[in-house]
Amino acid sequence: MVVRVMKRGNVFAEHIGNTLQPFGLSLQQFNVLRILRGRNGAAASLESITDDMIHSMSNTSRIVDKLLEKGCVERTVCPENRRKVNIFITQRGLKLLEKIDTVIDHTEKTLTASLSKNEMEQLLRLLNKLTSK
Amino acid sequence: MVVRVMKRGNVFAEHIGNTLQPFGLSLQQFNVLRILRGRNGAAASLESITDDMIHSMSNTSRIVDKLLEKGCVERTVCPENRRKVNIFITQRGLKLLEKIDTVIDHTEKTLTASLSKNEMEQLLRLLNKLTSK
DNA sequence: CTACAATAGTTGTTAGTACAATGATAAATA
DNA sequence: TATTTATCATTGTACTAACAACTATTGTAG
Repeated sequence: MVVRVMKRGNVFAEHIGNTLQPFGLSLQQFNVLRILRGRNGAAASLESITDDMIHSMSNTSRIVDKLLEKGCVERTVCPENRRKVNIFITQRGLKLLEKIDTVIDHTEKTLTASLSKNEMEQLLRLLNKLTSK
Repeated sequence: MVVRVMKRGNVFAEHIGNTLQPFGLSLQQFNVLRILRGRNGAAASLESITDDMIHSMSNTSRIVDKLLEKGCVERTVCPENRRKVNIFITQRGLKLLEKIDTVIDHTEKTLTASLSKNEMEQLLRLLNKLTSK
């Protein structure tokens, strides 16, 4: 079963990745952007972003680098604790996400079309029941 | 939901990867070995292996390279069609898999311990219902 | 038979990921 | 206050993966 979940996850990742490609974002860059949007303007440290991801902090750092280059995020040193950095999503980042939202929605619907609403809920419930990280 | 499956798959992959580390196999190398074992001695071309995997053929080729170095597989040119290669698992590869089997079983049980047998079946059924590749 | 296309694998390149080492600041302790 | 320890982040390195270009062999059409 473990193998099945991994395979399915990979297949999904591939499709989502393909959907993102025209927008110049990798799956993980997209994840970070969505996490930042979810903060609604609140400052996000690298650590807090990493908590929501599969990745180690070192790589999150580099993913943020890429998003910086693209002007999708800003990064400033946190004044209260100069070890931390505050990361925000920019207007440009928000705009990009908006554009992506609709196509991603479409991709996700396609990927899950074979399940009824009830089955989707079942599946979610079972996945959530698996012991987390 | 798509995101949940991907995340869960990644968490699983991480755990399985950690389990394999002491044996010097990456997750994908392990996958290839298991596929080869599943052939029960029948010749496997690169293409046929790739079909069972998430990967492109180019990377499968390199994974086989690694397994060759470790003496876990053999690779010969197919005499009927010299474009193809025949890949077999060696005794050494089979022995290694045997050793790994028990610990992997244990890891998988741990990862799925929070689900009842019935729930496991449910989950599998739902995953399989999702449109394949 | 020759030329062109299709098939099966490999290699090159670049981007992404894991893991360890390092740097910089802050907190704790002697 | 000086020293050690802990925290937050970045950088180095080696490995893995994605995508395109290339080689070799086979199939097919003129």
